Amino acid sequence: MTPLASAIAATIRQVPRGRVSTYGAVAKAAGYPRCSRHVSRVLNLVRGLPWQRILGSGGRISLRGELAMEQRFLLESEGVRFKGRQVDLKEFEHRFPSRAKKAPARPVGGKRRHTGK
DNA sequence: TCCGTGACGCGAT
DNA sequence: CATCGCGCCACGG
Repeated sequence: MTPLASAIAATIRQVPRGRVSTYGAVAKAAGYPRCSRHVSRVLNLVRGLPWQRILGSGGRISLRGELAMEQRFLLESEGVRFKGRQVDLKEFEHRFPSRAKKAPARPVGGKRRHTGK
């Protein structure tokens, strides 16, 4: 298990029942911003994680087909309500305690990503 | 070592 | 709203 994977897995395990989070938020909280794609990898790799609590940006389900149905069912079972196709993050997104110490999400200087194209 | 691969994210079409 | 394009980045072949 790489440190990135265990950090992400540990972060996901912090999301309580009845709450959700997003790939980007998990990656950032784990100390690896911009690694949202790896979150999905970890979900597939590590067993026993509350995978259904991880959604795409905006609170949308990223899975397709029956898995998407199952995810929605599981979330509603634990009290998460949907607004159409998505979860109202304002209400259900889990706030990770800010990691003031280790793994500074934003070291210093620039954040040059120039979005989109 | 290079290359394809994502349960991603976001602006532009 | 549906799609596309591009950045992102660890992994496995």
